[in-house]
Amino acid sequence: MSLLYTVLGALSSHSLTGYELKKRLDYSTQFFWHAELSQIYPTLKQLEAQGLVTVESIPQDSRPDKKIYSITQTGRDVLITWLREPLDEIPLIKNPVLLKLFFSGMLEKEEIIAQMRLQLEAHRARLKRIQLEVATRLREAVQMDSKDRGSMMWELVRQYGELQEQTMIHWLETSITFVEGYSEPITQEALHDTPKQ
Amino acid sequence: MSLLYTVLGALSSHSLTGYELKKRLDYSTQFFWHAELSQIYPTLKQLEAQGLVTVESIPQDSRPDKKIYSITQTGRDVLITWLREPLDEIPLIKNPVLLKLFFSGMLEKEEIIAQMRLQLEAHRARLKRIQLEVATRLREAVQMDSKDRGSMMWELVRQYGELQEQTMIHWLETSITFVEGYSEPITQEALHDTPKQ
DNA sequence: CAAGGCATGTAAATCGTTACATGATTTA
DNA sequence: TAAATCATGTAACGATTTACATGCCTTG
Repeated sequence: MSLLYTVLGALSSHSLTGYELKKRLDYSTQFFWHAELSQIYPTLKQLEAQGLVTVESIPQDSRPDKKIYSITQTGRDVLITWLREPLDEIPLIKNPVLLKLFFSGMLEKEEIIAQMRLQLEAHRARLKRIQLEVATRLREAVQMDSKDRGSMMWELVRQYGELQEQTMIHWLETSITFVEGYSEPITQEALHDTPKQ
Repeated sequence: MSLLYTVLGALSSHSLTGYELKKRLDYSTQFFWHAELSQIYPTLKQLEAQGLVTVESIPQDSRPDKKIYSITQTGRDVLITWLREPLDEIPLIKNPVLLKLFFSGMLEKEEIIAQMRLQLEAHRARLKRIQLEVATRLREAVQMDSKDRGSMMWELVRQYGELQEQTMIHWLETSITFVEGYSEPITQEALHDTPKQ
């Protein structure tokens, strides 16, 4: 359902091809939405059939035609109607990493710590990338679009992404220390544990 | 894919019926995994067919038989193999609320603030609920299971949920203040805006 | 010369939600 | 007396991922 609106939202500021749209999602909405090309192309077709977007085909040699999609006024109306639906509920999120850690009590202490360290490194790298994006893309955006509400929301949500990474990093650091210092009694699970490979 | 492991993980500490399992997920893994009964029942059947769990039917009057599922040694092995797969990647998360806020630049300032306030209230309520859960369920768990690694991970991940809520609340508060104080130029989007209903 | 980027898509499989079906017991 | 809880499930639909298909151009 939301991919329809994601696409409309992306097209609301610029006309784009499916390919370009995918790249935009990959950096702009990476923290809260993503989609594969194999899902984006059919979605664009569907939106066109419903009259929410229009296409213009640009012939290219030695490549499939470029198909540039633009939002229609009807598309804009549908998008705005969605934006106005009240945000009175907390969305249910899925995070397989937390799921795994949650059940990791049956592993050896050292294995748990190793897993957490792997995540910690990945998140530290991501935080760096986000903070670089501030310096580059945002500076561009501010200069180009001056300061409309669109880039304001862009920046606010990006800041949330940064906060979230910092929270995760802090939690992992604290948790690693905690698990390291944890002296463990023998548990029922341990008795049933398969031996370490 | 992950629901299989979620179910195995839940059964790794207690034998449960599908119905009980659902209730457990609803409070214990609410921050990072959830599933409907209509998905849980077939999953249990599938796990049984694969020999990862066993069933025992308890006849009841005036109700469908209670079917208590228990994990097998093979099931435990499969679970542990999954737990050991390295957590070297950051999972891609979907959050339709952030998605909506991200595209909300085309709404009136007051509408954006109203949306954020709705979320803020929902998250404040949830934080309260989590903090109460500490006082109740966790105290129980600590007394019952003493302090094995299982309940340690339980508590660590719950703490992350709390941190995450606090981060979200802080971000919403700051963002509301920011948007309130934001003086807005006329934008391209504003020119195409549909009038307020 | 291999890998990745550009550019489109389809098909199959899996995963997840919503609606439907049943029906007694307990709580507000 | 209506709604929630207990207890199982199936069916239809929708969303998402993975694999397949094509083929040139550019960069390392």
